[in-house]
Amino acid sequence: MNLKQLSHMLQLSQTTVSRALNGYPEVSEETRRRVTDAAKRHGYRPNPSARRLATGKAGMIGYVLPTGASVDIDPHFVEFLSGLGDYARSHELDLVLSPADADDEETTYRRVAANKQVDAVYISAPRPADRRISLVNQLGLPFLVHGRAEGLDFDYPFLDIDNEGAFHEAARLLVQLGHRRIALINGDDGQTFAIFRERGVRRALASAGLALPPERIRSVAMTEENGYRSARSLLEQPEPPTAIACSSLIMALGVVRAVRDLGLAIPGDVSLIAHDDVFPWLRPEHFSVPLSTTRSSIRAAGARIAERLAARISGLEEGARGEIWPVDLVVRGSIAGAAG
Amino acid sequence: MNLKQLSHMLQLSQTTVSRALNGYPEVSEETRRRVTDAAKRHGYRPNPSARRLATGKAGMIGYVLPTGASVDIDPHFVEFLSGLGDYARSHELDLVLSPADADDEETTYRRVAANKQVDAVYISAPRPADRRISLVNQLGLPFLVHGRAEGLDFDYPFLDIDNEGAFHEAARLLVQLGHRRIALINGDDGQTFAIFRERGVRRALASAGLALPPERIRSVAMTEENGYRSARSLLEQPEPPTAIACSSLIMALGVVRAVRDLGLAIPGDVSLIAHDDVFPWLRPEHFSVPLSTTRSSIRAAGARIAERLAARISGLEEGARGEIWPVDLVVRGSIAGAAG
DNA sequence: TAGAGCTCCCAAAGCGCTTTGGCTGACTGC
DNA sequence: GCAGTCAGCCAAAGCGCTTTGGGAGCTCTA
Repeated sequence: MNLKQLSHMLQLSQTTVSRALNGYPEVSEETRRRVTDAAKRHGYRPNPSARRLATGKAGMIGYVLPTGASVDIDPHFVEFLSGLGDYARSHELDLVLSPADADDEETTYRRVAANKQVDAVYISAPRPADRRISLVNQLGLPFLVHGRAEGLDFDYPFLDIDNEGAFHEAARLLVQLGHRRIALINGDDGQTFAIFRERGVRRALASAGLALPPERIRSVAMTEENGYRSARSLLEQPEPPTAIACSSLIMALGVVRAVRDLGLAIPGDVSLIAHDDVFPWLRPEHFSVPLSTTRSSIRAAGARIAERLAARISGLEEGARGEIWPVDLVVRGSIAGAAG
Repeated sequence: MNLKQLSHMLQLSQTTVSRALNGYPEVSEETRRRVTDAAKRHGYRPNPSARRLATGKAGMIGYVLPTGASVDIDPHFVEFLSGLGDYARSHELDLVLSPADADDEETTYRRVAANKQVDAVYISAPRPADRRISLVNQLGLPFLVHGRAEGLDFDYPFLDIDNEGAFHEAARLLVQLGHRRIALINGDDGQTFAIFRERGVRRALASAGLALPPERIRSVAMTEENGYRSARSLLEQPEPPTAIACSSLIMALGVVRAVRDLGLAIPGDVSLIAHDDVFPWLRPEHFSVPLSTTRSSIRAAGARIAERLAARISGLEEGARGEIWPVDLVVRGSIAGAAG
């Protein structure tokens, strides 16, 4: 059933039927009712390809997915996607993943923009002066950034959590508990979230007159193994930290293993706090010693991003609004006062 | 730059230019060269929306993503996606994720098929007589199943790993090591992979005259917590198992925690073997006791599925070919001979 | 040397929508 | 009673491709 058939059956022009269905005012209410009734009864659905060709609107949102043999997609992605999908579903928005060579995402962004395959894209894991943001901005492709860049000479819409505040609070708590040597096992410091977190810890330490020397920072890809290695190398120093802040739960698994391997105890010898993006399959309260965390649901962020993207597509949201979510500090058994 | 402009500039008809570009034989080699040269020089790329409207081909593959507030996307998905994306990239195939109400995926499949938004879909995590497979088959939407169904009255193309064989081998090894009470912590038994795995274990035990009673089986969603709970309940039985086969690495984390909490040791008191889909961020060799596994890269499966999907789209693959991959058995320190 | 059979190319008709630019008839105000 | 409005509808022109149905010119055969 296409528009032609439907309009013929209703003895109306395609114009009128199209307008009736799309809520244009140039059609009487009675006609509109007749049309919508018939459309529903016959299960008419406009062909999206045709509509897209005519309007240039795709009804899809896009994401450029960096891939490559040695590129690992962040496991957080799946949770983010849950939220995004949950919202998108209610709006019949599909998500297009355009795989890109991780070393040349630009080509893919250009293709996506040129093809007008999607109405908007989101960008995740931004770096300080992220080229992708400048690019999509310049290409005129509507977008939203999950996270923040820094040092760009224009404003842009984003959604981020308060990484600096979260790690500031976490570190402040550790300081209050008497810790003087606090270490940070961070994610890849090319990304702004890691920069903000480090900044937060540093600021908290500074206001207690403490430093965060390079030998107490690790910036690594967030795997269990890297958590283990980082923790070992930290704890085997002559003056090991008495507390560790860690950027992910998965790394925290490795930290716990390292602490145990070294014959140390949490929180007796080492206090541990980690950032929790809230995975259903790995919960901080179920660590052998329940883990204190800074918590922010990445799934909720996904849903919100879908919502704002939908709003931007339909013109309800404009401009460069930045949205920063506070982060919960959840104290559990893995932190204690510093020994001695 | 569109076809009209390009053909005008070349003093050729749109027909000829289109045919030259698409490799049709009705055009002389010299003309073809002129055309392709000009196209490249001016960066001409056919508008996919127009092409789609004209041909009905989308150049995209689809996946219906079940979502909902209480629905968790499997973290394996991200690894699968890495492989899929890596291959798809080389063919400029995009992936469309269509979010669906987890309780009513059918509507979404119908929409996807009716809209012809994608040329083919893949279906994952199939159940025995999976309705989705019958549905897409009946809708005439090309598809490929990742996994297998059972008891369907038609053949269909799929890619699966040898779950039964893998768990048969694992259990057989445990039996050879002298274990008599072997337990299985499985995934959700509504899914065929879990059914096959149970069958494999059962068969191995049977040929040694051993049974796999219900009280030594757990079928649960594959989270760390469920691994913990299952292991505890198994090990606190009057006659606890001396060996456990486990369906995922994430659950194995929980098993390890439970064993430790109970003051037991691996492999001294309990041997443990788990299935490993090969995550970059959680490796069996880095468990506190290196974990024996049945191993099969889900990323490789993703790439292969993309490849076959591409082949089906372009007509290179037809029919209902099923492909079953063998699984590696990797022995590490977590298994030992049965005590006593 | 006429007809058949190629090779190359073209004009035009789709694909199924949206949107532009009317057109008609009824209703208003003066 | 007449110009001016306005609500409500329509025909047709896109959107940018692919594909159908030729058709001109050339070579080959009998």
